[in-house]
Amino acid sequence: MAEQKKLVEEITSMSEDFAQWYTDIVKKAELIDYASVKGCMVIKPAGYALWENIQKELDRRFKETGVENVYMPMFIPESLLQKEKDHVEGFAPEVAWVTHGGLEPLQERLCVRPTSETLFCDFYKDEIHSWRDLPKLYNQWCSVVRWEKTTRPFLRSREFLWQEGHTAHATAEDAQERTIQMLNLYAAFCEEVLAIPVVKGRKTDKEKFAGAEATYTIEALMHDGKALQSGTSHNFGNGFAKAFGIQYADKENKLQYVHQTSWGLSTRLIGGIIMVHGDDSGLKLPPRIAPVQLRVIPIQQKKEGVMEKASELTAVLKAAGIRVKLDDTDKSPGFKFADQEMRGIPLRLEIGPKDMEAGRCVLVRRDTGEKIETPLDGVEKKVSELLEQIQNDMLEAARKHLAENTRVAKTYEEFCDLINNKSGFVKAMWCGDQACEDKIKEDTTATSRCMPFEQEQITDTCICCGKPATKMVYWGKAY
RNA sequence: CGGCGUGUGGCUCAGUUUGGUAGAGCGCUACGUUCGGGACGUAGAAGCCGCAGGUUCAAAUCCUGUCACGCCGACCA
Repeated sequence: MAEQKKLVEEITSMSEDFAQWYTDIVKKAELIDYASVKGCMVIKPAGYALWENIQKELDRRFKETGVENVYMPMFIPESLLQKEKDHVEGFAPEVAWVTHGGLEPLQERLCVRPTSETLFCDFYKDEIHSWRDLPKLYNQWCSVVRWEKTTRPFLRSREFLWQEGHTAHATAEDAQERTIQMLNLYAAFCEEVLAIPVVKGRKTDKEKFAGAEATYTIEALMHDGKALQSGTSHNFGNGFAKAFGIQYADKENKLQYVHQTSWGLSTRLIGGIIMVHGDDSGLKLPPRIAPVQLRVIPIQQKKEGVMEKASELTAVLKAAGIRVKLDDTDKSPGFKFADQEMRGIPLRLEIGPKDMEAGRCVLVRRDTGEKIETPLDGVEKKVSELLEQIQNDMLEAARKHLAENTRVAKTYEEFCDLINNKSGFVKAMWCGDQACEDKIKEDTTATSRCMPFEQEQITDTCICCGKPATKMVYWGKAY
C-alpha cells in the first residue's frame, strides 16, 4: 500500500511512460540539472561521482595495457578538420564553430572538437619518425561538443564527457589487435563493474564511424527493450595516416604509413546504468560503481545512545573499506528509506533501540528489498558479502533480461512482428547490402546494432531480400 | 529543421478567457513534539510573472516581436 502511494507521488512508473521515468530519475536522484543552453547539463555531485568512479576504474585498466594520458586542445582549425573526407562529411552537420576572438572575426574559424582524430593525427605526423616510436598509445579525458537537435540527459547531450584513445601502430595486425583488445576491455568493464551485459560485434558499413575501416561496438539492452551503443572501438587502417602524412621509417629504412585506432566511452554509459538497473523506486547502482555503498539510518535517533551507535557502526564499516554514509538528518525514517532507494544506494543499515537491545541491526538490499537481521558483531563482513552478492545478482538479472529479450526471426513477417510488438534484439540473417538495412529502417525504424562476434547461421537467406546471406545481425531500436 | 507544448518564489502549478496592489502546496529557516516505510504544530523568509516593445488611468493578464526549455518527428557514432 505505502509503496504504491509513494510511486504515484514521486516518479512516473516505467510501464506508464519510460521516457518520463528516466527524466524523473535523473532529476530526483540529483544526477543532473538542466543548464541554460539546450542540451547542456549540470552534472551534480551524485552524477559526477559516478563518472569519477567510471574514470578511475577504466583509467586503471587502460594503463595496465600501456596507455598514457595526454590532453589535446579543444579547438580544431577548419583546414585541419577538412583533411579526411569521410570524417568531415560525417561530423560537419553537428559541429559548433568559433568565429570570433573577442571582437575580431577570426581569419580561420575554429571548430569545437566533436572528437579529436584530426588533432591526434596532426600531432602524430611530427611525433612519429621511426619504427622505434611505435606504438603510440595515447588517451585523453575531456569533453566534446556535438550540436545535436534532439537532446536527452546523458544519452545525447550537446556537450558530454568521455575518453578517447588514439593509437598508432606499425602494422595493420597490431592496429586490429589493439582495436579488439580495447573493445574487450570495455565489455569486461561493463560486465564486471557496471553489471551490464553487452553484445560485442562489428558495425555494418552504414553504421560505422566516419573515416574508419571498421567499427566495433558493445551494445547493451535497456529495460524498455531499446539498444544503447555503449562504447566503440575503431580500426582506421592507414586512411588517416595517408590523409595527414603520418609516416615512419621501418627497419629497412623504408617509409611506411602508420595504422591507427581510436576508441571511446562516454557519460552516456550513466544513462545505461539508469536504464538497465533502475526501477519504479528510483536508481539502482551496482555496488562496485556506487559512490556510496551503504547508508546507515538511525531509528529514533534522539533516544539515548542511538546516534552514538550509528556513528560507531559507520566508523567500523568505513574502516573495513566500505563506502558508507550516515543519514543524520532529522527526517523521518520512512523518508530516509525512500531517499536512499531513490538514489540507488545498494544497501542500508537500520539501527534503533530494539536492535541495540538485541545486539543486531537490519540490513536491507536495494536490489531485492530483502531485509536481513544481522548481529552487530562482524557486521562489516556481512556487508562486504552482501555487496558482492548484490553485484553478482544484478549482473545475473540483467543477463536474464538480455536473454529473454533477444529473439530470432526467420521470415520478414516474423521479423517485423517482433520488432514492432516485442522490443528487444532480434537476430536475423543479412545479405550485406545496405539497401536492406535502409528498407528495414524504413519499415520498422529498427537499425542494425552489430554483427556479433558469436555468429550463428539461422537461415541461408537475407531476412529482407531473400538473397544468400552469411552474416547474422542483431537488430533493434536504439537510443 | 518541422509539429505540439511550456515559461509566475528553490520545485509543482493556479491566476490569463472577462486588465484593478502576487496566490497555493511542497521545499527552506527557527523552536517544540515525533521517529521500524515519504510525521506534525507554531512562527517566519523568499517572486523585476522569460525578455523587449506597444495599447491603457492601470498589464502576469490584451497586441507585436524575441529568447529559452520540454515532447514528438526528421537528422545523428
